[in-house]
Amino acid sequence: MSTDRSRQPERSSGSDNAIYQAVFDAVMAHRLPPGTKLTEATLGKLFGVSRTVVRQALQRLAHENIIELRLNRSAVIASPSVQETRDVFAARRLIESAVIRSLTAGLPAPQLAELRQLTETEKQAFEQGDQRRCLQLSGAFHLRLAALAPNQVLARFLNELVSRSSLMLALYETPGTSTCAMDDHGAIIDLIENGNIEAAVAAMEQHLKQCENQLQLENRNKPIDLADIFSLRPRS
Amino acid sequence: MSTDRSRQPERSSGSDNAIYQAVFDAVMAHRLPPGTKLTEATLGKLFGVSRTVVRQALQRLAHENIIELRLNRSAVIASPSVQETRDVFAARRLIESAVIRSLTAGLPAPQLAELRQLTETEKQAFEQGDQRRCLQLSGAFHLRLAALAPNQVLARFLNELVSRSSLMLALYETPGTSTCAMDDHGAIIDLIENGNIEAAVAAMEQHLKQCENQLQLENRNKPIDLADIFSLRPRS
DNA sequence: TTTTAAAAAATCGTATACCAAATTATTGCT
DNA sequence: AGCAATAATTTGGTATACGATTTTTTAAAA
Repeated sequence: MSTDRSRQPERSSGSDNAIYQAVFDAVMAHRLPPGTKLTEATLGKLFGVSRTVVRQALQRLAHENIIELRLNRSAVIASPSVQETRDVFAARRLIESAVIRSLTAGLPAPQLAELRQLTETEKQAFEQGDQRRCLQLSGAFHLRLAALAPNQVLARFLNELVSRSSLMLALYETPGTSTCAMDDHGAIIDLIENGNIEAAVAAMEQHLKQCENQLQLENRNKPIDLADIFSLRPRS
Repeated sequence: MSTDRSRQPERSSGSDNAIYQAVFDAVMAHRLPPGTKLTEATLGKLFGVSRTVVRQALQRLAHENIIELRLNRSAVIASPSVQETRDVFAARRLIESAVIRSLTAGLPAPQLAELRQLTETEKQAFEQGDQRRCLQLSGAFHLRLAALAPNQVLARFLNELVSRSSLMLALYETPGTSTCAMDDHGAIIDLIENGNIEAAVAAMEQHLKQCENQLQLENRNKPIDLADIFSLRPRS
């Protein structure tokens, strides 16, 4: 199962959805690294559709800042700057805190179970060492939680923020570090279930701060430093 | 001057921008009421471009919930539901509060002057009875303030929220009521300039609550009464 | 070898054309 | 006249075509 996006009708025609989903999922799973070129004709051939349809999908992806559209040049997977990364995580803290705070009435049992199920599957993926799936499921947890809150506008915003976060993880994550602390999600659900809303908010904020801190955002001017990647220093 | 959007590159190709801007501005100024049909061919002729380009603009507008795209039927200016309206205003309170709170360093003099200029022009428009321009400038104030804050992600979100708000005002505003209290904006700037951030936040939240309360959101099931709209039209 | 310039290829932007679906108008029947 | 069925028009979805721009290749000169 891919990150659930079907609940959001959003677009009238559904043909471009396949391409959109494919690129989206690939980005979420870090199979398409930032900077990768997405040629319209190539995508069209791969999916058996014309460039017109490809273009629609690309437009949507660009609007959500997942890809970058450059004039007369091929689209590329976005390479968010350090500043953008900070902004996105700040926005996530703001929105996800508000999401939890809006759950004063608590959550119905089936939804609670659904969230627990997600964390459970996530834990399994972690133990199996499937980092891609782990990341994907982590995003799904945040999205599902927001979708269960009353304010759907915030949920939609978070959609974009989560996918951008995935991109940022791909760009700035420290190579050796494992994924986010697994039980953070479980702990947050516990707090929500016990009605300890403010504690849940605090836990969420700390969780997000921790995710951001795991990124290498210091000492980086350019979105990506090639010399660093190849472990080379420019020789004179 | 239209609502400033040029600072936000956002889109690569610039051809559809004209059409996008025109619709956006018209919505902001209540010249295009909710439910208005936007025929592709018509727009294409008006702007001297082909349907391909019109389509791109419409897609963008739809993604920002300014228009609604229905399968095999003409696009229409969106008619937000009561729930959507509540959600949007709640989101605005959340985001605009955060925007102000992020201005701990204060605002440079020229930017401060720019904001004052906006409120001044707004006051003039009010005294001239130009309600459309008044509304447009009010939106511009909120957008400009957000654009001056460090977090550009929040600024972009607010872009969408403000234009949707304009739509909601068109749908739900009580007929006789005048526009939002004019000096709210000026007062907020004063508080920011004096470094009284938390007071400014409180003022903004109250301002937005007041705007929302001016709407007739009770006792309304349907988003819009079409007969009401068309009765104003002398046409056949 | 490196640099520069021109030619070739690839790729994007836009217009046009055609098909499918839906709405509107028309016709025929009761 | 009122209603139902059908024809005509409108509108949207997709594909293809062509000119414009950019990137890459090739070739020549320093």
